[in-house]
This record gives sequence, C-alpha cells and structure tokens, in this order.
Amino acid sequence: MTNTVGTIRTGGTVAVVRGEEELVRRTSHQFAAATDIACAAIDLRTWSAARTESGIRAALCGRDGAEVRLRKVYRPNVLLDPVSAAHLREIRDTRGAQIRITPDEINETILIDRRIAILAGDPRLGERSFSIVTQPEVVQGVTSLFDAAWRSATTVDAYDARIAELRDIAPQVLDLLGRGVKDEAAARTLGLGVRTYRRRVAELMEALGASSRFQAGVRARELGLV
Amino acid sequence: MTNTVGTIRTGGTVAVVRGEEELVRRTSHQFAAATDIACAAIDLRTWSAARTESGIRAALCGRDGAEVRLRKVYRPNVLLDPVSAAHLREIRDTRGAQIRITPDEINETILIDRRIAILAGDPRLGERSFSIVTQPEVVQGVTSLFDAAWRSATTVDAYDARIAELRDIAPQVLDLLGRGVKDEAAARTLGLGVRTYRRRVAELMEALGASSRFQAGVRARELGLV
DNA sequence: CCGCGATCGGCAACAACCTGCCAAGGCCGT
DNA sequence: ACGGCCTTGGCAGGTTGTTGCCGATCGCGG
Repeated sequence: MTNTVGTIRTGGTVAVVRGEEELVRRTSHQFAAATDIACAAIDLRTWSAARTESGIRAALCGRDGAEVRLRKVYRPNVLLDPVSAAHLREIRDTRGAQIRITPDEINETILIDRRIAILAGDPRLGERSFSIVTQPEVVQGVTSLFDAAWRSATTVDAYDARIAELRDIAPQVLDLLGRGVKDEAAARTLGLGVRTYRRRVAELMEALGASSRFQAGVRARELGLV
Repeated sequence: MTNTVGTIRTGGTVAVVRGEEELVRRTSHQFAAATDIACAAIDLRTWSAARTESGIRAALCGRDGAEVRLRKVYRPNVLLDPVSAAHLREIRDTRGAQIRITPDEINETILIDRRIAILAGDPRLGERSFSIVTQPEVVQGVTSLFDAAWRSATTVDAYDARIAELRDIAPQVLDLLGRGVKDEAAARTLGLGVRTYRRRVAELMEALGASSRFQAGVRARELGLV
C-alpha cells in the first residue's frame, strides 16, 4: 500500500503514505529528534485526530519542550468555534507553541527541522494520503513559502481580539443563514441593525475564506458549524 | 438503551429506539407481514443503509411482491445524483415500488399498513433515534398527511424528464458555485448565457429546497455534492 | 467633565442576483 | 415545408447583498 518513488540520487526521496496511522508510524522518530517543527492546517482535526496526536505527543512529551521551536499557522475559522479556540490556547500554553492566523488559502503542511516536508492530499474519499518529502530543494522551497506565510500571518491573540464579539453570535448568524432567512428578518430577530448584521456576515465569510455566500455555506457545513 | 413510553391504554404505544440496527430488529417482522408500505425520505442513505436495507429486503424478498403496495416519496435532490437516480429506477423495477417526488419539506417517515408509523429524529450527533408509533389516532393523522403529500407529489418519471438536462451540468455548476465564482464568469466557462446559467442555479436551488445560496451551499455539502 | 477609541446603524451607491417577457432558433411529427 | 413545442439568452426592472461614509452613542481613563 505504501508507494515509494525514488528520485535522482541526492539522498532525497518522496514517499506517499495513506492514512494517518501509517504517517505517524513512519515519522514519529523524526518528531522525537526535531528541534524545529512548523505546521499549517485549516482546522484542528487534521493533525490532532486521536491517533496522530497521541503518537506525536508521545514522541514529544519526553522532551524538555523549551528546546523545540513549534510554529503553527491556522486559518481564521478555528477561532469561530469556542472549543477549538480554547484547545488552541491550551497547546500554546502546555507546550511553547507559537500560533498565528492567516487569511490565505494554505494546504496542510508540516516541516521538520527544515529537512523534511509532509504535505497532505485531498481529504475526499476515504483515507487521506500524505507525501513525505526529503528532497532538499523541494523542502527548501516549501520552507521559504511557509516562512513567508508565517511572517504575513498575525498572532492568535491579535486576531482573537478582533473577532471576539463575532464568536458570540456566529452560531446564531449561521443558523439564520442556514435557514435561508433574509438579512432584513435575520437582523430583526437578533435585534441588530441590518448594517451590523451584514458586517457580521462579512466577517464570517472572511473567516471562512469564502467569496460568495454559497461558498460560505459549503465551508460552514464542512466545519460542522451548521 | 431502549426507552418505551406507555400511553393511555388503548392498545397503542410510542417506542423510541436509537440506531438503525435496533430499529430493524424491532420492526422486521412488521415488514414481513405488511401489504402497504409508505415511505418518505430526503435522500437514499436513510432507509437504505446496508443494515436497514438488508434487513428489510430479507423480510420482503420471500414475498410475492405483487401483493404489497410500496410507495416512496423523495425530495428532488435524489435526482441530482446520477447514481441515486439509477438506484431509484432499480428499486422501482425489481420491486413494484411507486416513486414520487415532492418539493415540500418532509421529515423521514415510514407507514406500515396504516397501523404503524416510524418517524426519524434529527440525524445530528451520533446514532439517529426513531419513534415507533402504534397509537391509532396518531398513525391515522400521519397517514392522512402522507396521503396529502403523496397526491400533490409528481411521479418520478415526470420530474426526471424535467431535470434531465440539469443533472448533466449540475456537478459543474456546483463546482463553480463552490469556488465562489461570479455568475458572469461561471456562465462564460460553461459556454452559457448568464440568463441560462442563473436558470440552472435556480433549478438547483429548488431541487435542494434552498431559498438562499448560503442554504444551497449547506445542503449541497450535506449531500456530498461538492 | 473631557477626550479618545470603538461600535453601532442609517444612508447611499454599487454589485450581484433573481425573474418575467419575448424573439430567435432547434427539434419533431405531420 | 409547416406548425407546435421547447430551450436559449438578451433585456429590463426588481430584490438582495456589499461597502464606504459618517454622525450618534457608549465605556473608559485622564
């Protein structure tokens, strides 16, 4: 089931694995030795599913924690869900993770010590596939892109403050939108002005990375927010 | 886990079961003796999941088939998916099921011989719950409502003809909508006029029972069409 | 009390979307 | 060929959603 593709001999290869257990099995020793881990994800499920999480946590918990640089970039939607937001703060506090938020479209990626890149494939249809890349030039390129995204991203605290009030009413707004209620009526039921309601919808769409309401509906459903 | 609520003694009760296996276990003998089965559903998963289907099919396949009246009402969205549409025709042909389509919002329901009503609860959060009702007045009331819906519904053939051309391009339209593409651009990429593209979107929304594009996005995602 | 910053919500201009109308063109049975 | 039937797509007029602007209001620290 594991498909390894040899490349021109420079010591680097690209391996494709299917499923998270397989990924953990193949990479946990890399995590154990790492001093610099960078991670991009659009929600908390991806690298935090019980299997992955327990595997990697096990590899990390024996470590001091101060000596490993842990950077994580998420999309704004993780802050829409109170549970996710809390979990985020927790992993920041227990381990010394630096967490930032970016509005850009990013694929899910892990970088270990600027030597290994793990890129996640499309999650549709059963088990997800992951590419483990050690080819130096590729890893270098991916790393530079990650660093750029990292620099342009804002810290979680700054972003969190900006959407604090949004998070409170987001569930109600999403509910109204999901029932096909017109802005006029929705604003009334929430006791808001139409302008303010639309402000909330716009912020919501930005957080979901959607450029149309249809797209926002799809994303919201994907994330289980409706 | 099974919660049975006794009511005023008239021979009728309401039982609530959780999960489809449990439902099949409790009702398969009813299906075996039935001569009139009516069924309402919004997609094919609900009563056709492997467990339910195999259980009920087993109960029915020993029967002649001509002597049992089988009526099914679906929402239009089942015709959007080619696989679903084909499956629909198959159960119509192999057994003598009459199938109709209604644009109304209907909850998922089964009626057996106008004596027993099975109503499905909200599918959110784990296993679904089902209410099995034998209380005569309730069953009578539900039956009358079902009959009304049945009469106002159109036959699957009539409806199928109406959305035949829609089904062909629905995936592409959904893809464009899901990527947040503007109508103008989407129409161009499909080689359609904007008016026609919007006609397709409107038909799609009607089929999904959505009154806003956000809602359509949610529904489309729920049904796995995007 | 005043000033400051932030949010609210009305207004307006605009963009996007929705739909009835209708002429143009394709398809089919006669 | 002809007439009926359907789909198409332009147009127009309507509704809904999007956004900048700006004064009103609130809370807070000085």
